[in-house]
Amino acid sequence: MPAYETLLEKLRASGLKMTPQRLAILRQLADNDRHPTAQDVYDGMVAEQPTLSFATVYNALGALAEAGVCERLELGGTVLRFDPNLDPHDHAICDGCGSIRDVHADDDAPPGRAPAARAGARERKPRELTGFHVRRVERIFRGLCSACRRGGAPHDDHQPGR
Amino acid sequence: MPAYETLLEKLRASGLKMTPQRLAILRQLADNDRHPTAQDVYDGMVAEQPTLSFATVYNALGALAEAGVCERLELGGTVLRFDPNLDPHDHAICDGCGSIRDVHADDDAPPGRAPAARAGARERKPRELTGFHVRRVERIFRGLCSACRRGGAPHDDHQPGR
DNA sequence: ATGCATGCAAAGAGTTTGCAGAATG
DNA sequence: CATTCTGCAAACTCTTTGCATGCAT
Repeated sequence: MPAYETLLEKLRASGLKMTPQRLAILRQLADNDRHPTAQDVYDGMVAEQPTLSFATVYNALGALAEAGVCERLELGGTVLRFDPNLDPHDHAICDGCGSIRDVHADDDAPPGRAPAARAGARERKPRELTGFHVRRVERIFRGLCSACRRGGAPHDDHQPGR
Repeated sequence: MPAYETLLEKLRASGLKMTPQRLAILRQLADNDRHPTAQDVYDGMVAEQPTLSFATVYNALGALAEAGVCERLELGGTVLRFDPNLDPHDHAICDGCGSIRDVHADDDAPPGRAPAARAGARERKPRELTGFHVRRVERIFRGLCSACRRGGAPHDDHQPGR
């Protein structure tokens, strides 16, 4: 989970301009494992910057993703989410409350996640992928988090299923 | 890739009502590995049923998915896609042309090795998933299909990237 | 200076809903 | 016959763009 300084470093290296808005976005993203939507980020900033425009946040997040400062996630639904954590990892999404959790396959899992993507970690490539150049592998675990499994009542730790 | 009869059987078993519209939807879905959007299905039907409403198709597809006749896919982008193939399988999506291909992990699984990603077939569970009840695992391979890799020009076999 | 970024507003795209009439089991 | 479904239209949500002004480099 990158700290503010790390993100700032990446922004600097990216060639994008350093504006107060963007720095504030980095602050929102730093150490944030909640996979915020553009709206979430905006909400977190608007108090400090009352003149802030949503479109600015939206566009800036897109630019940051493009520049490799954060990742743009499309985990289903119509909402984009942004993740400062660029390490390859998977996501566990709760059908009950919509919370999203990072899952690091390497943590304890055998082979590898990305057939071609990861350096040495080669997993056999399915025949159907012959000729297909894999750049990235996403994996999504869908199910119920422990809280939703117990009580019927979803907990709202993260972004609820709206 | 289920045939029409198979789908019809499932529809019958589901308790949903059998309407001409729904049967036509099943016909669109049968033996279809193109992961059509609601719009695609509608387009394929409207010639035969000129009075057809898009909302009907949209709602019906949702109902069918709910009933377990087909699967509702959210593979990124804002569009929903529907897949009659309920066998657990992954998807390879081309960044160039947007085509979506089914990938069966078992296809070529190494002889001696434990088949990694079979349906429920478990693979060692990452620590972070402790307490999380996994119901489904989606995997998406993103990259370039052979056609897009060669020519810069995307081929339009499936639904292009618009 | 020069070009990229912001802010505002409005347009797009896709999804979802309400309701009256129609068809199914 | 009671439900459930259809068709039409409109509402919603989230994303994206145009353009004039302002700021970072």
